[in-house]
Amino acid sequence: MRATIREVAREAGVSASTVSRALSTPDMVNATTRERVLRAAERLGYAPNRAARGLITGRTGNLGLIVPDLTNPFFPSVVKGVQAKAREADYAVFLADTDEDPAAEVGLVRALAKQVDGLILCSPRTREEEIRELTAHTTLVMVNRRFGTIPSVVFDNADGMRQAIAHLQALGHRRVAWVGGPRTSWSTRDRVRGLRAASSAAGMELFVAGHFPPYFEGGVAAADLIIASGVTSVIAYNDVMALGLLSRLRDRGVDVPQDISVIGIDDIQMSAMSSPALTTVSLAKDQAGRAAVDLLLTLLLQPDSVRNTRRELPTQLLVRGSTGVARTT
Amino acid sequence: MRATIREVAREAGVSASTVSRALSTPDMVNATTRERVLRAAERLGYAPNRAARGLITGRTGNLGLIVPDLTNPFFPSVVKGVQAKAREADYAVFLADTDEDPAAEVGLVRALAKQVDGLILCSPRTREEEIRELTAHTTLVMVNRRFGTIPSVVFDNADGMRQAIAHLQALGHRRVAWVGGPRTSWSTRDRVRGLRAASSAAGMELFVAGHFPPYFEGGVAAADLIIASGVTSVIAYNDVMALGLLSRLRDRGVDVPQDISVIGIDDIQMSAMSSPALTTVSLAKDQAGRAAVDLLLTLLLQPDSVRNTRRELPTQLLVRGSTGVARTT
DNA sequence: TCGAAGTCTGAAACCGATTGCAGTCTTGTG
DNA sequence: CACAAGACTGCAATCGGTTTCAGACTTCGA
Repeated sequence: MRATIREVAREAGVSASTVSRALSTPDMVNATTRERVLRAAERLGYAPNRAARGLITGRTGNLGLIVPDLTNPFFPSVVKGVQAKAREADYAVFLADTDEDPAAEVGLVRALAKQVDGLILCSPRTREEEIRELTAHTTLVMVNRRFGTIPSVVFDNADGMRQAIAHLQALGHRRVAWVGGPRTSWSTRDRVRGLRAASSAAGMELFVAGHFPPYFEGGVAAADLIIASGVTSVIAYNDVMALGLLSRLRDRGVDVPQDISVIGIDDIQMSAMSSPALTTVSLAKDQAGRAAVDLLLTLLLQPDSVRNTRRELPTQLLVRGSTGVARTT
Repeated sequence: MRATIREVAREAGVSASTVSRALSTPDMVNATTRERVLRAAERLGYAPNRAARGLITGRTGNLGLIVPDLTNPFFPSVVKGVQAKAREADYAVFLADTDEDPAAEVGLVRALAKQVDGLILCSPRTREEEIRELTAHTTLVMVNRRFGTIPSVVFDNADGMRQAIAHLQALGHRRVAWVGGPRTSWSTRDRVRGLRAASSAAGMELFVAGHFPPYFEGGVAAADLIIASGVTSVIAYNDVMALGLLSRLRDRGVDVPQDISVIGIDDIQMSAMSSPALTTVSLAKDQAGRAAVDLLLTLLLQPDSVRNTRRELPTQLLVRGSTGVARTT
């Protein structure tokens, strides 16, 4: 069906070796023959078989990307960034979704590892020992998590929390609650750490509501604890949960931002259209995706060059309608 | 690094052929040797190299999935369905996002075609001639579009529109507007066709507002036309646009559903949490993904079996807060 | 004019699997 | 006991490229 290198060779009146060279190492072949080969390849619509090439070179030209839940709007943005950057480098992307299941995550890494040159793990939930084990057989890059010497792309959560706290403080808030995400998530730990530092530096009281599923329902579930705690402001692990909070608070008759100010993290599309619009710590999601591919590709070229690299992306508080002056009890 | 078939062969004291057979056609080899081979393979952690296998068998074990915009919550759900079903059949999935660009779509199909056994085009925007050309070289299945004899999975839009119109009619509405999606989208044409039939059957007046980008902003942009048209109800091409409508209507001081009833299509997560919650025609998105894989895999086994197959999934109106009794002017 | 160095090109080995074919070893039957 | 049939297994070719190595042909300096 599709033309092979030998057919091109015959068409151009040269050997297969020459065709191969003309295409992959052009300066090793005479200009006129190269021209002839290229023309023949063009005529036959030739494109090298990647499987065959991969067999001998050991490289596949594919990347793998594993995310916990594509239904969370955070991830599609990252995926788009990865795609775009990968495409520029002529790599194709395998995508897998773990449904927030750490076991599935390990299984998928194992399954994909053989078919890709490298893997990007986005917000992985896998335990540290298992990650260590995986790195032995695979070149990995992580997004939204740091571990050992694995190259990673993370957001500057500490600074994001600082901005959020400064904003709340300026509005007169003295008590803030934290609604955490999955216990297995590195970023929930990193964020609460940053939040602890920022709130104590600002002399604000912090109420940690615990861990909740990173879904709309998780925010809904946390809302009543928040109300009962008596805080005037709350920061949620992500926007989806913050929207859940907003929804339940409204149902309970709690006005936002009159009674309670709400801040999310991620800046997903929908956060701008809720009512009130959600104040949120904006993350450059697609940039994270691009940076991860970048890291991975240089890692593939020079295995030791980016070992231990930790790219940190800035965060930016977006003030919208869900935060306001603290109520004076 | 990874074990090859020959190493397993040596370990088991047999030839490579036997190992191959023990793994892929177990009944062609003696039970005891098979056992010995499997044990050796186990010990060495052997897994066949898919590129090598693909080279000789001509099949890759990969599928490709192309979507217009992963940022639209409709598509992640389809993707999850595809993933899940593909994984069950031990296929890996290449994902590509075209950013709503038909040219990119064709390019991606061409690029992926060589590395997969089959492709799923989800809501493709490509012109018909080009699709025809693509089918010559690739086994395709389409979701959300019908064309020629290409196997496809679509939703029963006509029935969905009928349900929506019946609902509006029951609420006393006499005039309904349609806010269309991209001109290049088959489903926008199919839906408006169904809507025309349903509304004229019900004796309702239909105002077609035209084509808008399938984003939140598209709905925002359409809102003022809707208000000016004087209708009491509107159906949007998808939920994201309906949410945009909701947002702009509120800004303009038009109450939903008091002044205008709004219906979306898709039933994305967020449509349940808007205020008012969005009445919508619910689509089994993940089912569509699974069905597409199903179709593709049988198509690969028996190329002519499902030619011309058109799987049609039911639709279901979900009544929520954005529709109400028509205002009496 | 001859030899050395340099430039291109082709033959053949190889990557890691699958599979047609042939050979060996059982087993069953006359 | 001989022979045919059947059950296993191994050899070797093959998929479509890349790469090493050596040979052919130029070019240049002595």
